Amino acid sequence: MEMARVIVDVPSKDTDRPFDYLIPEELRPWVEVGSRVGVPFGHRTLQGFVVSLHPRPEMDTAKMKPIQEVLDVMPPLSPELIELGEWMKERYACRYISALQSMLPTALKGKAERYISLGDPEASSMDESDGLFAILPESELERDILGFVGQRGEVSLQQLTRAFPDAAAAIKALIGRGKLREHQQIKDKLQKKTMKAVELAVSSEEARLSLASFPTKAQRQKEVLQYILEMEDFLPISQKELLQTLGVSAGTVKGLADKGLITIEDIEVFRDPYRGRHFTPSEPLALTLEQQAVYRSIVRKLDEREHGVFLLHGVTGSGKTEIYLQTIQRCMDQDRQAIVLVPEIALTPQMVERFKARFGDRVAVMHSRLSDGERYDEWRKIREGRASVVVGARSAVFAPFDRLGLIIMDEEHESSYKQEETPKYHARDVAVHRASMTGAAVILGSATPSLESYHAAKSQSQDDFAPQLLEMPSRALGNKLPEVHVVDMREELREGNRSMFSRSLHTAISSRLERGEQTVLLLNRRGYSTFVMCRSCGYVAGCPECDISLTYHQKSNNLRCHYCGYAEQAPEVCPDCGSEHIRYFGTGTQRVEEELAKLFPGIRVIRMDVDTTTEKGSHEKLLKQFRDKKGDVLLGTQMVAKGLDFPDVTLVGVITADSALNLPDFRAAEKTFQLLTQVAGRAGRHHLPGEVVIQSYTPEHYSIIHASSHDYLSFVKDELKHRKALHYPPYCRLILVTLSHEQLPLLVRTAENFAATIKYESDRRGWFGSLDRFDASALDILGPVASPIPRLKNRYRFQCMIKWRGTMDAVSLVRSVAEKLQDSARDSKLQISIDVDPQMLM
DNA sequence: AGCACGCCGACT
DNA sequence: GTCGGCGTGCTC
Repeated sequence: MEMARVIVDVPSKDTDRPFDYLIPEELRPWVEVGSRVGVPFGHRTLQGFVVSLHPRPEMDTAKMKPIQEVLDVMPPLSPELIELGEWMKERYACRYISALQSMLPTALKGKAERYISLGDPEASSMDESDGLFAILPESELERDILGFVGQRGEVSLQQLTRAFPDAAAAIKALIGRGKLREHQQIKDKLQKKTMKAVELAVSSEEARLSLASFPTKAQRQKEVLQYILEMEDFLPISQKELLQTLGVSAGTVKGLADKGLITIEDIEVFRDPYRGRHFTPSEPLALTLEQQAVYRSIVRKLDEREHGVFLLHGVTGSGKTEIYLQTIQRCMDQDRQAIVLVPEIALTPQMVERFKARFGDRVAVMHSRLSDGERYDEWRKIREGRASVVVGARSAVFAPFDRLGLIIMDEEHESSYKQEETPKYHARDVAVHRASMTGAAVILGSATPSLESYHAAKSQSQDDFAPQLLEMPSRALGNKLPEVHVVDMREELREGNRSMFSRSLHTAISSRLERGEQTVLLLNRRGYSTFVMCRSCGYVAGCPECDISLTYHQKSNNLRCHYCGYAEQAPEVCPDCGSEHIRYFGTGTQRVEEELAKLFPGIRVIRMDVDTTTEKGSHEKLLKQFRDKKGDVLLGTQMVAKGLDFPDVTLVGVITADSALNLPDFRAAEKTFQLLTQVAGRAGRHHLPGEVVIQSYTPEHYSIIHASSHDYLSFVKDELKHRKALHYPPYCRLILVTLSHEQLPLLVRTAENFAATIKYESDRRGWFGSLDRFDASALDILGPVASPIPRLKNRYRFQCMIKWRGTMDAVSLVRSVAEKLQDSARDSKLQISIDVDPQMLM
């Protein structure tokens, strides 16, 4: 094996393939599939990943360059993850390098740093083309530069340009004449965190002996050494702590090192975001009969060490988490590892605590609130085998375990499992595929499974994944699901109540206040945004580059574009008509909070929304306040609906249940049903019975009716009817293609061309152009139409929706047509984005 | 993505 | 006459 195929870190079409490199003899032991390497590429050095190893070919090695360096002791990727990356690039039509990069913490995104050292002093005279320059004496500047470099041996180009600003030309000339040499090296974005650690350099006996003969003027050093000897059993110790405890200076400690009695070394420390927090250990709970049946099914599969997917449909409070914990335990007993995926907003300390309490420091945690450094350290904890369980959001599906036995995806219906940036992968699909590669089991858990998963489980179709359905219809503690009242807000209005609180919700809140119980209020904010409108002329503040309305941010008192980041001062008067009647609309939680204060004087409201939870740890702080009963009401958006478990919450109110129902999204009903069911599950989870009040303007809608009777099956039945009639998932799959360009007419032509080509190629392959026949391979293309955001960052956007069904590879057709189009549109300003199985249609 | 190579306008 | 514009093409 003397040659490696490397995917280099250049996300472009032309470089989206492996490049061949020779492996120098001295690097051979370090180069493996999955290694991160620095390779010469063109005239620079790039980071890349080894995807395969090969014997050196007989010929054609002429243009092959050698790998320059191996960047890690342990390859950050494994052959398994490389293979998963290959699958991802096909499935999601993304670049190979994007797929690989998405598996790693950003700390490992290295970039080349340029270093300068002295070249051959004779070199210049050898160069005949520059002969004239060679005999010319160097300029003063050049001599200074050479002196600067010569003194230091090697400097980074950055340092050099800092020392000699505006000397770029001179440096370049010196390199050109061989007087200076340049080389590039990959430098990680992040350094490992280290600390100065003190250790004895001699045996403790010798150290003790030396104490006797210490010079009297080195009393401080003597003290330090005595202290170190006292701490003998805990060495090495941190220099910082040593200095603090004894009140000595670093020089004193260094004196000891100079005497050869101790050593001071930089050792690596691991950042632990949960350091210093205590977790009360927990024991496995006794399982109910229902739980036992489910547990046995999963364990059977685990014991066979074979791949299998389970869809665990359990009502809120049915004890899914205990199933997770016990199956993980089984998996660990087999010396295998487990991944627990949780939606980002449900990844609360409460959630993490349950896993830490059961499995202690064998648990690694990964979520977006960690700093790059913390995430890198948690990642290494997994890679180096110091953790066997990871609890994390979407990207934790790529946890670098080598003996994966189980992947659990909690709340599997959550749309946040779909990544909205390239690579636009769905963690559920990645999980199922990764598990099938490694013989691991998958548990998809939810009280309201996605229609895709549920339908797949019911139909057991072959071309899809076919999970085994496991049901847990009762609550583990035996308490009943809460009573749900639906209030018709139109009726309220007719009877003169113009408040956002219906009379029954008002009464319900009052009684909780009297009884000292707690209330959770949900404002379903999807479909609203905080925009600025003039009530005199109707002017709405919009982004000058994106054709969408600007969002008002109270904290900074400015208007921002949610999409491109454009910001401007919030106006005092209408910029159009000068009226002062310009108002901030739709803010939601703030307005609800104000109204609550008016209706219930003295009420303590804890508001949780983007404004109050941006700071690190604030989310957690607010929840703790609520748990400590420092608030009567927890008011918030989506984030109050997820997995929270407070014993004294007996009332859940939904301010407007149907605000999302009118959105042009075929999943609107499903999302509404899921949200209502989730939030209703927050009430009465313990000894106190719960009550739920749902306010709605369309109480007759099936998603609201079925949510109020906790009837998932009826909802699925109704919803599937709609999906089937309108040809939507799970009865077909979707690919959303968005084309964008600065010039509208050109874009429209290109988009039409794209749609026509797809249609033509699809026909040519014998696929039906309509989805009406359910037994055939079919592909239908809708559009092009203007995107829901018709202009973004000064680029117009058109989209095509492809609906398809069958065993053929529609993704690769779309990809190849898109690529051809991009080639022929020789102006590279055309952008085409492909979203396979999109979640967001707007 | 960079970065160099290569063919046409405003300047000492 | 040259410096330099950024259009096209390549990177093992």
